[in-house]
Amino acid sequence: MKNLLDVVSGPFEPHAVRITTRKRQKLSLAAQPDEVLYLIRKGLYLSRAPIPHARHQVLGILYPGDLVRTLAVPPLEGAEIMAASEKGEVWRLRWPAVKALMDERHDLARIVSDRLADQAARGTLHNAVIAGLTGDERVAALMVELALRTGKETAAGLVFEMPLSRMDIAEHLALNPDTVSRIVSRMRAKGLLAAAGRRHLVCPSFDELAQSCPLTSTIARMHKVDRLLPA
Amino acid sequence: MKNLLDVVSGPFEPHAVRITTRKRQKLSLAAQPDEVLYLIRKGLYLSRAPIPHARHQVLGILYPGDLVRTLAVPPLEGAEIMAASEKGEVWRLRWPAVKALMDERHDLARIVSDRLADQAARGTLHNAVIAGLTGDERVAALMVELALRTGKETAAGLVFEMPLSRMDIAEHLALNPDTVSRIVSRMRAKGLLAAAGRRHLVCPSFDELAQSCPLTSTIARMHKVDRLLPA
DNA sequence: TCGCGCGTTTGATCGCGGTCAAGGAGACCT
DNA sequence: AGGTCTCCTTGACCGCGATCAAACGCGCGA
Repeated sequence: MKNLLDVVSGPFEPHAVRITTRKRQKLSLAAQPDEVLYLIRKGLYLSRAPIPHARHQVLGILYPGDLVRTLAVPPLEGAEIMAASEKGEVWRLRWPAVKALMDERHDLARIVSDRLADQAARGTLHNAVIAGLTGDERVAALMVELALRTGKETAAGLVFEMPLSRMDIAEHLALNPDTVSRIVSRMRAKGLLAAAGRRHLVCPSFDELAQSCPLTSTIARMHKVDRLLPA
Repeated sequence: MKNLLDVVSGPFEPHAVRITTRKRQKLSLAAQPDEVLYLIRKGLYLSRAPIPHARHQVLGILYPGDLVRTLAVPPLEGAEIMAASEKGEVWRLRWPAVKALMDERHDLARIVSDRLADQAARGTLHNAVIAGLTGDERVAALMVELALRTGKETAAGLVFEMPLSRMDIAEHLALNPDTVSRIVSRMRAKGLLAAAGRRHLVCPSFDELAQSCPLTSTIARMHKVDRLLPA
């Protein structure tokens, strides 16, 4: 069965430059002579940008299958993609090559377009999270998202990856690192979460976690990954 | 000379349902049998959604030439497009018709895709505004945006439309209406802004306004409307 | 002209989350 | 083992913006 990632990978493969990354490695999003398209293949990445006279912002979390097109990122000086996972893989394509491919294969054009639309929707949803929810609810929203994306059922509950440092989380949720730490401690105390090794968390009861974020149902609909597969 | 709006309007025209709107009139974004595409023709619109147990959020401001595709809006119960200007015009198209058109005309597919990418970038930028700036800076950012979009030079300074109520602004900037009122009063006191009739503001010195928002240069680059015209 | 209603303004007070600072827990190197 | 570096935790305090409440202004219809 083909998954979301394979669908785009096939046609791109002959034109892609493969890049493997280690944690915190950065790829520049500065304007290039040709527009560039990145395809996330493995691992989680963060798209980030500095704000003048302030801290960096994490503009979005990128998952395998996601596409990053330079034009769809605002022209912020110093924008970049940063690897969050220990090991990751990205493919880089020059946009003219992508265009040529899409002119040959309409289905590909449509898939790329749909993927970008979906990511735009995720961005908008994140907007609503930041704008409308309290600190506790924002953190819960992030945990729900990662649990849905990377979670695996075990006897102890749902185990999921947490490749983001406290600072990363803070930059993503528009909080500050100390506050994030406090909120996570509080969630641990309530039994909503527990540590599971360096880079994983366990959620003993997903339902309880889900209830601490008003937008859970929408987040769930957006992060059921296979929604968008062509028939 | 063709502008951004005409470029998409031509091919869509025979398939579009024209809708003229009065202030505060709403168009539903609820999932339809077929996906839907709206093209903004005249006036300013807000895309909005309610947050469970909280106030509505304004997810974005839509300008003439903007496209709204259902798939690019997160599945929030009660999402809608609301007319902000006194009079406006929108075209509605069924997505299957748009797809068919794009299969015939590759340049159209590319233009639609680029427009949506650009709007995604604006969304991301707005994210950075909400997440990284203080209340005063956010309001300044909005004023800069509207001044660039709708402003006209006069003897008294740059006159621009302000079709948003205090409440709309608050919902857009993740502030509360009282705070917005206070901030705007403060800006008036400093001479950054002045009223110019019911629905317009004057900005005596755009440079001073620009300096009160750290992201002005990026906002300016994003809202120079004709950036994206095909050659 | 008056009365009504809605949006706005402004003051007083509160509380969430930011800031600053000290201390702790690992990872890694020598 | 000791040292150092980075990240995390926790406490004490502060300030921006939220909340509540009262008054104001303006449009609109009777």
